[in-house]
Amino acid sequence: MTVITRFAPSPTGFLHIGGARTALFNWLFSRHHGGSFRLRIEDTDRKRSTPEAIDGILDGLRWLGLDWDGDTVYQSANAARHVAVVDQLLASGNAYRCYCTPEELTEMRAQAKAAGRAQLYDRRWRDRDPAAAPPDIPPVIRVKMPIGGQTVIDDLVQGEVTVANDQLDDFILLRADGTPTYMLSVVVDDRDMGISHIIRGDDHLNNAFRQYHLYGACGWDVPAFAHIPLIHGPDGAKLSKRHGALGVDAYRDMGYLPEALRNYLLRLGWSHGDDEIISTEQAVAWFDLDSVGRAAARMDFAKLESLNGNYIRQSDDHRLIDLIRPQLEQMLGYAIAEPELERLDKGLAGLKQRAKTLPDLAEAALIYCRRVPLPITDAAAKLLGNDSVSHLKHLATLLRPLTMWDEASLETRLREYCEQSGMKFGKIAQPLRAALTGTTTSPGIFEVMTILGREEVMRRLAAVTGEP
RNA sequence: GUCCCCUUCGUCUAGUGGCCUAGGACAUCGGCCUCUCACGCCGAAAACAGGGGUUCGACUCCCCUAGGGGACGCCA
Repeated sequence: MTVITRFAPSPTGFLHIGGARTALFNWLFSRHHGGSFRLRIEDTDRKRSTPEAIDGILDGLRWLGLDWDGDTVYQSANAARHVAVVDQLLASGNAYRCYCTPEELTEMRAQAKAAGRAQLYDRRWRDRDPAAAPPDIPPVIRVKMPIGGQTVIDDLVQGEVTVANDQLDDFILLRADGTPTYMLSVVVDDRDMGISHIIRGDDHLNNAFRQYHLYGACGWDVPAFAHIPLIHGPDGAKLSKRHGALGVDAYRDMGYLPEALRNYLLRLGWSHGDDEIISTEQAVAWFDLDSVGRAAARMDFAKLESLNGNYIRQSDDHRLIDLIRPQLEQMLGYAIAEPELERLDKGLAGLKQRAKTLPDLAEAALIYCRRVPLPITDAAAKLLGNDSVSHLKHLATLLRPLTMWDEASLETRLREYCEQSGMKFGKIAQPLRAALTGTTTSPGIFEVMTILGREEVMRRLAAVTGEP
């Protein structure tokens, strides 16, 4: 059997984190089985769908590296086909016209609620004589659902789920204005696209029962269902803007790498023993629906950060430089020149050990790009008292004539100096760091000195000591 | 309210009746390393929602309760 999955977002907003995970699972499942992964934009709600949202979703998927097969399907383009299916259903007696007004339905629901019953359509037009149709009310078309009995769906994630058929009402296929509803469109499109496995959020679990019977009414095979749990905010409540229902573009802007987000999302609900850092290749090889959990998971930024730090450390230096460059130049207020770029090149390996996000990295990279006089942080300024400055003056004269300017030679010379003046090494390393970087944290001081180079070190020391 | 789903450390999870003295990861707290901060390493604290069954034996199976979530639109 050829596996064909799909991601079917409605373009009423950005691609949020939950949608991204649904897309990831669909993508992984199809890739694992050598099948295809399709994208369908559910834009039948013409009022709320926007081109901006469509772009946002497409960009988000591309950034995450979730490539889809074939053309993007726009559901709105299939409206005629959806209507045609309803004509068939009408002809085969599986659907009927209902002349209830919205007001009548509201009233019906209110009564059901008051009586403690399920708020369902009571099928009052199902067997009514069409001749009784009021001439002034345009009808909606409803599908006939089975009466009595129960329906069982063997969900690939949730297991066997059973629902009594009296919980399933005759839902609307075509609105009074003749446009198809979501419930109709998904079924027809999934069928037409040959979708074999429908993997989606479990907020659709109830819908699956209705759709199941619509497939039957059309005489079609029912695809496999897999309803994955939703993602909640850190507090366990529904994800809101406040805590993570952000577009994936927001995660990109916060400095997360797409592979880190992918890894994080994968582990939210899916597991492979004790494995935590899972490459995309491994994920494709390992992914299955059996290992998807049934409980909702909470968003945990700390873990995402940790994962991100991991991937940053593994990343290629040049890729990272490209990624942080815009922010770096913005903080600097000028374009990075050749010597600075060279230093970044040499220094990135040391910098990336210390960063969890791209902004962290950009911030840390500042030390190699600033020009004298360096801005000195308050904490660094405290390390530059009179005592320290006089030591730094000595150091400048000691270091200037060094024949070899490498980590080993610098270390030897500095340690000697400390011994002679009876100081602990930290006593001189920290002021030196403050003078050379303007901050109190940086990679190893000898690494910084070699990357900066003799001239720049002298320049920065002079700027602090006031010596020429 | 009705229906459906869920419930292992703070969080993500391993666990599919005996391997569990419940494992890993993140976070937390100690310590080591050390020129700072990270990284790395070592260690600690931390959970089977509650109650009934079934069984020689339940985290694992069944039932009930509680809690959480979702769905009940001429939205998708």
